[in-house]
Amino acid sequence: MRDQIRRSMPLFPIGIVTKLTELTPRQVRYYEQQGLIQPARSEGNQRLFSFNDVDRLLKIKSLMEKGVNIAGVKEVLQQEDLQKAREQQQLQEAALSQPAASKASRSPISDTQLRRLLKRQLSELSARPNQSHLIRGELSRFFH
DNA sequence: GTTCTAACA
DNA sequence: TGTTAGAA
Repeated sequence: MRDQIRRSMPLFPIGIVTKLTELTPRQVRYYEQQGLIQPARSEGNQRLFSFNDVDRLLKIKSLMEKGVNIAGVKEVLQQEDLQKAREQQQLQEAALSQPAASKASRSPISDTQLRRLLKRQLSELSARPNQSHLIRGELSRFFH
């Protein structure tokens, strides 16, 4: 989960983001006003976007291009956030249910539990297809 | 040179 | 959503 903290690191200004996403500064700022993204701020009050923010903006763009309005995008993203939270909670619980000895070893959770979790998450993924996965994969090249 | 906020012939 | 004005 150390990857998450890196992806949420405030890195680039709006100029970079607009080139990365093909969105106008106006759009990016507007989406923030609508609560779709929450970029950090520098000392000079300038927005600093993380990889997650860019990822999110690409998702927003993708939905908008499909004809989804702000309200719709809001719902999709909110529902997705809730889903992420659940998945996280499940992983936490799975980790806590393991003996301390196992945690220190290479296998944090048992194979059966791991299979169960993966199976569940795969079904959830297929039930909610995301075109943005491709775009996100492309973008990750810049940061890895 | 960039980005920010606010406002609109 | 585009664009512009004035400030940081």
